[in-house]
Formats: sequence, C-alpha cells, structure tokens
Amino acid sequence: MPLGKPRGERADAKRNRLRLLATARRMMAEGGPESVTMDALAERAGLGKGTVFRRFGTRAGIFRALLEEEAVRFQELVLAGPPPLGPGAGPAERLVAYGRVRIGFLVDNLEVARAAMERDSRLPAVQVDMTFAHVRMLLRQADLGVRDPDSLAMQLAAALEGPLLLYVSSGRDAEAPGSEAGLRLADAWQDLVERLFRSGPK
Amino acid sequence: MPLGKPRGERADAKRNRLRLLATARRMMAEGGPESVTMDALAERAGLGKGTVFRRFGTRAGIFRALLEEEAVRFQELVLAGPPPLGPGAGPAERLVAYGRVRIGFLVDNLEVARAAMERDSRLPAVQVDMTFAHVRMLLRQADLGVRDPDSLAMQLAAALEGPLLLYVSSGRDAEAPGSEAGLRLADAWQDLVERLFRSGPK
DNA sequence: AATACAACCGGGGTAAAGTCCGTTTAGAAG
DNA sequence: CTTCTAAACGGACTTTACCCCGGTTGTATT
Repeated sequence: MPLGKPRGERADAKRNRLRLLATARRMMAEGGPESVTMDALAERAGLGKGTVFRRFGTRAGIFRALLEEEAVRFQELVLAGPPPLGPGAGPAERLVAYGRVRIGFLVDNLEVARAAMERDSRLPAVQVDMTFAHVRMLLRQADLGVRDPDSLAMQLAAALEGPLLLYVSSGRDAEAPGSEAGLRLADAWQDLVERLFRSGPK
Repeated sequence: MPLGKPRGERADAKRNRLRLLATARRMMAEGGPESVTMDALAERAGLGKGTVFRRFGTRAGIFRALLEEEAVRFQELVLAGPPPLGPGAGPAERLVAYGRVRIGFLVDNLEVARAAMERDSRLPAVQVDMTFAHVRMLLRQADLGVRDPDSLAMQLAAALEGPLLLYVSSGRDAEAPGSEAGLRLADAWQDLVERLFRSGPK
C-alpha cells in the first residue's frame, strides 16, 4: 500500500503562497513593514484576505516566512561553507565563525526580524532552534568539562539572537546604523568564545 | 529664583494611574493577560479609554509599568542586599549572584514580561539598561583583559534577559513549568561566569 | 470521464488597539 | 473668591488583525 503521497501542497496553493511572499517583499521595499497590512497585501496580490490568513496564520507569520527564506540560504552557507564555518576546523574556530556570520545575518535582516516577532513576543522558534542546535553541537564536540553543556549552549545562543540586536540597534543614537554595532558585537562574541575555550577542557 | 515646581503629576492623574494599575493586576489575576483589554480595563476602573492611553501609551505600556513596579523591589534587593549581591564580595561572586537572582525574578514574572513586549518587539529598555549597567559595572571592576568589556557585558546581559526565558519556557513540554528551566539556566550562568573569570585577568 | 472529497478561496463580520478633539478640572496666581 | 491655563478626561471614530463559512477547485480513484 504505497498510500500515494503525504498529501503535499496543492499546486494552486503553492502558486499563491509564492505570489504572496513576493508581493510582501515588494511592499516592504516600498513602504517598510508597517505598510504591509493584511488587506493591502491580499488586494495587491489579487487574492482574498482569508487566503492570506490560511497560509500564514498571523501577520507575523508572513515575516517569519520571509525570514525563513533567507535563513535557508544562511543555513546552506553554514553547513557547506569553507572550513572556518563548515567542518575542517576546531570547534572554537567554528563557533567564532558561526557567531560572526549569524550576527551579520541578523543585522542584514533587522527589519524583517523585528516584524516577525511583533505580537508574538516569543522568538521565531525555528530560528532559535537552529542557532541553539548548532552551538550545542560545537560545544559538545569541544568537550569542555561543563556540567550542563546544553544550558550553556542556550545562554550563548542568546547572545546571537534577534532581541539583543534589536535592542542594540534601537536604543542608540541614530548614527550607528546597526552594522557598526554588529561589528562590535561580533568582536565581543569572538572574545567571549576564545576566553571560554582558553579556560581549558576540564 | 525658586521657579516653583517642575509641574509635577497632578493629584487626580496619580490617583487614576494607581487605580488603573491595581485594576489591571486584579484582572490579570482573574483572567490572565489576554483578559486585560483596554476597553475592559477602562470600564472596570470607571474611567474613559482615552485616559488609559494617555497614561500608558500602548497596551504593552501597562504591563511595562506593572513590571517596573516589581523591578523596583528587585533593584533594592540587589543594591542593598547581603554581600554576595551587594558590595562586599568579589566581582565574580557578585556577578553569579546577580544572575541567579535576575533569572529568578524573570521566571517569577514571566507572564507580565511576555505581555510587556507584545507588539513592541523591542525589549523594555529600562529593564535591559539596568541589567546591562550592572553587568558592565562588575565586569569593569573585574578588569579581565578584554578588548571591549562593554560589548561583552551586552552579550552576557542577553543571557539574563526575557526573550531567552520566554523561549525556554514556551517551547518545552508543558511539564517543567519554567521554574525548573530557570534553575538549569541559573546553574549554567554560574558555570559561564566562573569559567570566564578563571581564564585569567589578562 | 465521472465522482468524491479534501483543500482552497473570498470577502463580509467582529473585536480590540489606538486616535481625535471638544469638555472638564486641578491648582497656581492675583 | 475669581480667573486662567495646562493638564486630564471621555467616548465616538478609525483602522486593522483575525474569524467564519458557504461556495469553488484541484487531485486521486474508478
């Protein structure tokens, strides 16, 4: 009993999903995230409002989807990247490299990331899970003699996640547009990790 | 030139502010944060909606105010507390103690904290500022030989702030109600700090 | 090709956040 | 006590996220 298919996404549904994402991106480029209202999005995409909600659940869901599209690229970069990132270097080096790239990614996608957690307050779980899993993996490999490496991984992941950057980039005077702040954070991350590893494997 | 007063808060305004906060707390105890709508709050407090918005700006503002009331107690505890917290111990010990207490505080106030960042996405700046400032102070005192202690402080503060806890407490199976997760985080924090300091002051 | 049904579509309806502005009042000054 | 004004008040109004459900369409099966 082959049971056919796991009931995949219907062709028309897929078409509409892509159409909506594309439209959302265009609207965002033109008028910022606030301009992407559900009504306007539906109309400009030539679809009903109900359809938009069916696909994305909430407004934040749209931005999450947008962010995830980018995250796929990011993920590939990390997994298949050259040695400081991908396999081929020590855990410390990889962790440093990963953090730097991750921070850069978030800085580049600040607006979307911010919109993605509006009205949800909880972080986009998928993203955090990815970060957490990666950090945990490297931490386990490193085999520092920590009591609870997984919780440590959680704490470290916090330093690489959206809310921190949102804070840094929102409070400060309008000058440093975020990219500079991102650089400082990346350097600090490197310091943090190196210090952590220098304290010895046991 | 005494210049009179800086035009303080009017008596009726103060009365109403307190009345609103008390009402909000009561409503939250009864029906959770979702039950605190602006209309309902205004009505139950016997005031107009405009008044509510004048005082708190946004819905999240109400929860921020609530959280801040608690935070005052917390702040006093930290500043005046017995030696592991207040002055009288080394920076490492103080940092560990502070983190543990801070995590506990947030776990105790998860619901309010979550509601306080709804629809704002940026953290309650006041809170983060406090945490950041405290960590930075202790870090400077410790005089590890870090290139940029302030950025490091930022990263560490991230491990003590709301979003992290929200994530930990929301994703996991419903069993560990958060207090257990908080304990693991607190232990991990201790590990992290101790390791960081063990890596030597230069 | 016909049938069945699950998934999708549309758009009017609801509730709640946030805005506006005319009215009222606290409290300082004369 | 009267006057004056900045601040506070109220509640109707607007906007927008989100829900509902009858009608339509894609897809698999025979």
